[in-house]
Amino acid sequence: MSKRELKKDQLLELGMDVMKMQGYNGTSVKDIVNAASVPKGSFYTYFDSKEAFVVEALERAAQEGLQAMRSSLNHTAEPPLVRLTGFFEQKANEVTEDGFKIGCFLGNICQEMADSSDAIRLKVRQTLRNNTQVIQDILDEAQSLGDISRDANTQVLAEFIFNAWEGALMRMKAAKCREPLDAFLAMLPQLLPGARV
Amino acid sequence: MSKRELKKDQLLELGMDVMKMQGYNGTSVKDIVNAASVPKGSFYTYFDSKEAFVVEALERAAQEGLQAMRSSLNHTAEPPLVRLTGFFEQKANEVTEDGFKIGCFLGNICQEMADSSDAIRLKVRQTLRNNTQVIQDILDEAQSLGDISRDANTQVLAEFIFNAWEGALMRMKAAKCREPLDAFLAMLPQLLPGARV
DNA sequence: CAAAACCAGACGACTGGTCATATATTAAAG
DNA sequence: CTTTAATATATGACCAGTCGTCTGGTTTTG
Repeated sequence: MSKRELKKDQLLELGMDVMKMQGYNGTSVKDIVNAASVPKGSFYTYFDSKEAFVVEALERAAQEGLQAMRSSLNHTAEPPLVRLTGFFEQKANEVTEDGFKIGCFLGNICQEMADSSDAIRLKVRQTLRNNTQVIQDILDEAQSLGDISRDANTQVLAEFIFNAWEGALMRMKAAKCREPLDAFLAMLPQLLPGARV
Repeated sequence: MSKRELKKDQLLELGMDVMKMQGYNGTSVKDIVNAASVPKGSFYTYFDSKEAFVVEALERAAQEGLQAMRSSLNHTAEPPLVRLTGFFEQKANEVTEDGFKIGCFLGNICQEMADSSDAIRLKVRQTLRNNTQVIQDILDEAQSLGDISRDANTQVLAEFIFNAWEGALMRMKAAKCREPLDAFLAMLPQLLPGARV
């Protein structure tokens, strides 16, 4: 990776960290370049605009998130539903580490910007779709093994589960405690019709 | 209601409409006063700050929301679980009327500002609690009638349902379709353990 | 006519974005 | 190898405009 690509990567990673906490409109281009110790004028050699920056940042976060999700969900010998619940339990531990501050970058940006910027909205939508698909894949696997009812609509189920998770993350930010996540984890088994985990 | 109180009310109502779509940081004090046709200089005779404005706006929206919720949930002769599902169906129709733009004001502000402002966070938290309590009340009623299992933890269940609904609203904003809400509505009956609706 | 309410305009700080200049890189010429 | 010229990249000062907030003269009110 070239020096320039490295700088751009730092800009994305460190700038995103700031934006996770302060939101899109609450984070200035100056905040971003300061976080990465890059001169202000250089920002626009890496990105066409602040909007283009956040789209790339979302893409980056999405790739990392998908990879973590897939590896957590697919690389163990356990039954699919055990892996699914395990994934959310692990994720719950992760997101509560930083004092309940961030929740989900995707969700934060979605709520703030989906109405204002189509470019951002479309990237968010695509990412949410990809994440949901991973959950659906594992539900399909569980269904083919007979671990959940044949009648279950795995697409609807996957979307519901993922959205419920996002809702729990949002509430966690307001409540500043993991109770919402625990409520989600407590209800998860019941969502899997006919589950025999 | 005095002329002044009327103006303040317009400021809250019309300013909130703008903020619903553009977010907190995306909405300037100028936007707010313009929406209500109030001179800019007057804003600070009504509110100590922009932050104080949004806290009052949240309070106002919360009161309206709670009232609508209670009347929809309590003022019919139907069984409690029918009223609960009916409430969400009705709400789903309402929020899809405006081209999937707003979702939930509370949720939007929560994601954007919970980390940045404690005053806003606490008001959001209190409002979410109140809303959850209304759902729990009706679940308790259903439980006492034997409509859902005695074993169900209605507090956890109510929180889960409400958060899942918020998550569905959030996703609706990104997807610009009511599919997330329909997935929620489709799964809702299954959440009510032992329901015989 | 004093007190309170009102509000135009201004405050300094900051916004996203641009651009002339400075620095770095490359290539050709000696 | 230098030296130099040409090209590409980097950057801090700067732009016009907006931000939330405040002041101080004007109008309204009791």
